[in-house]
Parts: sequence; C-alpha cells; structure tokens
Amino acid sequence: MRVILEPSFFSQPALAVGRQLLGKYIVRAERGKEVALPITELEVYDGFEDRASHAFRGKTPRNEVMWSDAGFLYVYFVYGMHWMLNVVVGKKNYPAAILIRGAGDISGPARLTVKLNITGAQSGVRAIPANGIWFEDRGVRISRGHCKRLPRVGVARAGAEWAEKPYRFVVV
DNA sequence: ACGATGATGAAC
DNA sequence: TTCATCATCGTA
Repeated sequence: MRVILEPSFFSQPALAVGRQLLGKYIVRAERGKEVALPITELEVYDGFEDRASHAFRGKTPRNEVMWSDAGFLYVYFVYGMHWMLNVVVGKKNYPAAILIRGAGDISGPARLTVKLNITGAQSGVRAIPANGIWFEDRGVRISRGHCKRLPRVGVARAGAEWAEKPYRFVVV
C-alpha cells in the first residue's frame, strides 16, 4: 500500500495532522535514488497564539510560507548550521506547521535534513513527487499505546504555558 | 558544559 | 547598525 498524502490530509487541524503523521513515510527522490523513512517524532506549531511558533511574531520573509497552503514545506536555517524541515498544515492563512524531528533510525531534526539532503531550496515547495519530496501512507498504524505526547524541545523562552503543551509526538 | 557559526528580528 | 537569540549537534 502506497498512498501519497494530499493537501486534504494536511489541511486538517494541526494537532490532528500531528497525531496521524506518525508512521507515515517521508520520501525523498534524487538522481533516481529514493529514500523512504517512517516518521517517528514531530512537533506541532499551531497558530499565531502559539508563543513557541515562528508565526507568533507575525509574518516575515522567512516564515510567510506558514500562511500558505497545507502541504507546502517550510525549511529554515538555525544555529548557523542546521536546516529544519516543516510541513505546513491547517487552513490557508492560518499559520501552522509540523517540524519533523525524526524518521527511520534518524533522531534529530538537523540530522534528518542532512540525511535527506534538504536545505532552504525546498522551502516554499509543495510536497509532491514532481519536487522530489513527498509523504506517503504505507499502511503503518501507530496504536495509542505506541504514541507518546511530550513537551516540545528548545522552546522554554515561549513561557511555561506554551512550552509545556504536549505538542511533541513520538513513536515509542 | 560549551563552542560552532550565521541568519533573524527587535532595538537603538 | 548592533545585539541577543536561536524549533541543534558534536565534542568534552
């Protein structure tokens, strides 16, 4: 079973997408080679009220893709050396995105972008096969007991209320 | 525990 | 134009 995830999947409410995206595959195709990894860890950033989200400070050249259509990629550079891969979710003009933190045996968002050769060149791009990167349902089902919800990483400055929300989803 | 390493956004 | 910060990682 290989079903490509469409905008109708990503345009659901952000937390619903987060829960369902665990176990889905991220697929990267370049130069005839295909890498497909099941998503094991992610974080949801949900709306302009989320103080941990880049969208909280308003639309800027870097984050404006968060306001665009569900299924687009938001890739940004941080700490002077790391690329972070997000997929835009929710309704158009509602800024929400999901940070992919781990897939397959890769643990950590920066390592994942190195493995999949993803950089700012992919920011603002639709996640579709024609662009060499997309998401698939391959029939993996993550049961309730194998899904753990935890606080997000590295967002303490957002304040306790938002830093403590269980917006990180992990396959255990 | 800390340095790498540079873009970003807010303040001046 | 300066400055602190940053959705991290490798080395110690």
